[in-house]
Amino acid sequence: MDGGAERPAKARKTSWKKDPEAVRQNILAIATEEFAAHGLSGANINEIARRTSTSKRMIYYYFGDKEGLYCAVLEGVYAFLRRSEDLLDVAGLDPVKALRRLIEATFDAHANAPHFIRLVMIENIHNADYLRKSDIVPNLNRSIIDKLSDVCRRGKAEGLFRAGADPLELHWLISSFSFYNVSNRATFSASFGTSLYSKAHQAALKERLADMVMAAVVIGHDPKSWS
Amino acid sequence: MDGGAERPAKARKTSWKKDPEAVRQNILAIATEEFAAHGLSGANINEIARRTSTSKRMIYYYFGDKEGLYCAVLEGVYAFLRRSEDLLDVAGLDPVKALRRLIEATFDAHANAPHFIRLVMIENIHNADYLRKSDIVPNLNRSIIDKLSDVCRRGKAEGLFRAGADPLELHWLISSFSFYNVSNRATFSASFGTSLYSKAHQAALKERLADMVMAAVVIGHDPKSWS
DNA sequence: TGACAAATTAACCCTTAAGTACAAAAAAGG
DNA sequence: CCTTTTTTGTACTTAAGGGTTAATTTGTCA
Repeated sequence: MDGGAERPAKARKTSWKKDPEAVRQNILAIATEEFAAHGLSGANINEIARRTSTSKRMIYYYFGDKEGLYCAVLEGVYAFLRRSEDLLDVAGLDPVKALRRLIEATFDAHANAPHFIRLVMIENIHNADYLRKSDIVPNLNRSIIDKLSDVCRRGKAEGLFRAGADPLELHWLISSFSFYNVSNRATFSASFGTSLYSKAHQAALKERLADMVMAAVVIGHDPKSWS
Repeated sequence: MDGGAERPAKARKTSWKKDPEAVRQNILAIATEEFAAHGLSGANINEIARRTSTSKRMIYYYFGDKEGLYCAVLEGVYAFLRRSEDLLDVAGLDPVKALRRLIEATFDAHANAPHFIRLVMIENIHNADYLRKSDIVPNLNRSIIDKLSDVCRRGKAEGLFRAGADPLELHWLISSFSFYNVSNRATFSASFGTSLYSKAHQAALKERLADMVMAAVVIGHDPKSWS
């Protein structure tokens, strides 16, 4: 094309190390950012490749195609959140303190995992099609439910919790505001201003939400933060 | 290209009516479905055109480009939700009943506006860029806040509500679970099953959530649904 | 009644971006 | 050394899809 005759072998990178795992991780890290930022169809493989320290060719070598890469990213962020949940130990606390701790930890975990939040949003746009395909997912959310179940059981046994407190429902509830707090920040701020998202207000909000759940679950709980 | 010689004028639709408003509405309705289903980058103009009773060219004629169409869709669904909020009148109810009514109506409104939910999710993925560009948005969420403010004011004046109850925070809270209930249904179901989404369970959930908010706001409220 | 703007039709163009082909060479391990 | 795996590099193909050009009809108003 350029010249006609066979051109001499181009100068190649003459030295490098074999490190498949590092290359994979590098691709995954960049891809996580790009998919979280732009969604599945919005993300661009060429752009992801450009930002990695490797090439587009390697992305296909390791992940097959765009969807394969997306699935790997999705599993990665779920695993990340799970690890942060596993670190939490409330078995030694009395039920009331344990519940509060679980609520606040969940709130914080969501606030500190914006990539997770965005990818779950994106996955919901796709009706969880890729999540359902994944074989590792069902077990990923096990631990938080187990912890809540244990706390509820103990709380009821000691006559501290209301009979209506259900672990799955509680998890749904705690997730709802923890998730929404991050997921809808942009539109909420656009409509109502950013006052709720100052550091101070977020801390106060967390207290109030915890108090509210406690008041619903714990018999005779006094929600100081609402007075 | 095909043949070489100038081909005779193709047969055109020889008769049609001028009806700009109907064409616009037809495009908007289909585009709302497509954007809600696939997102901004995921939606396909050709597919939208195919499903309308008009042509792709008309989409560009009326909306300029893909983003223009998306913005029109976004404003449409916000306006739709606003209308449903405006229909709600709680001025005649006592503060306690009024608050409960507002909570349940918001929960129902979200459950019945899946397109709105999905488009807000999509807009959050885009950091509310298009919402912020819109000039009609700031006023769109006014009415629900006004209603909550009025109820809070009356509740406190009558000594029924706690001093800490804040209208904006309450709106955030009520929105959070009402929104999450729809937005994250797919991933939540994939992880934990669909039990929370049966008709019966949804009704019970609504009661419990309302009770929980009431217990946080109304002094001495007894949350029967948690017992 | 004929000019003229608005509305509509039909066919097309061109960029973007996913994915492939091809070719080769260094690394690592036995 | 010989083989397999990993990496490099570039050019290419191809389909999808956003956007355009241009002609034609409708309706309105001098």
